[in-house]
Amino acid sequence: MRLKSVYDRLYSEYGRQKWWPADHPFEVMIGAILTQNTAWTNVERALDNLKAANALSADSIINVKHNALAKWLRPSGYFNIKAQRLKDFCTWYVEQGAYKQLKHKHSVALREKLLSVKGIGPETADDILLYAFSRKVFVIDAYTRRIFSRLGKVSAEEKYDVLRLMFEKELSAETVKMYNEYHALIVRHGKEVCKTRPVCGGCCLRTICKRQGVKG
DNA sequence: ACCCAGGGTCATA
DNA sequence: TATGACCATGGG
Repeated sequence: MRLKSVYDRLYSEYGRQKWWPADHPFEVMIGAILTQNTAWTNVERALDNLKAANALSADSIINVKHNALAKWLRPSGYFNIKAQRLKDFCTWYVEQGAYKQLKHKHSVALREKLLSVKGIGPETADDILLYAFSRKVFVIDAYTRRIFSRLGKVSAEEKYDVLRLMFEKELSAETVKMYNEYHALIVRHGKEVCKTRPVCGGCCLRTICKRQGVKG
């Protein structure tokens, strides 16, 4: 089973996903932090609060008081931790010279820089690399583990970078646009039909899925 | 009432 | 290295 053939099936089923929903790269970065273990609909409310307060900028987030920021972030959950993470990230972002400077860095170096910021782990860093900086990095998330372990392609417990490198090696001939679309399709499929609780089966991947009728 | 969501950090063994 | 606790809102 090829990763490209799974992509083709998902694309045929769902079409273009138009990710990441944001007006600017900076909004992608903030959304990537806010969506950690949180439903996107809740993140949208927090982003709307920031926009309504004219506070969706690095300078605003750095200068506003913690309690005010946390209040805007409340719908996205973990609001105290996320307020601190946004402040830490924005401080680093301004120190680094913002998008203008960061965009010149090589992907490997930029990834290491992002990972050095407290509150940014592998998946958030890769969301930012792919969707804010258009780098050819494959994002591994819970849906990726679930879907491809059901297909018999990987172990769901495999380490993040092992999975990422496996995907990037097999998809080395593809484009950034394809990586963008693939991850979005994985999330779409995961949310829509490959959830944890219902039994697996009957979807557009049925003819290559080894776990028809299996839970988990 | 319970489970989960577009994770990550920290303490402990 | 590898578990577990913790963070917290909103929808199903």
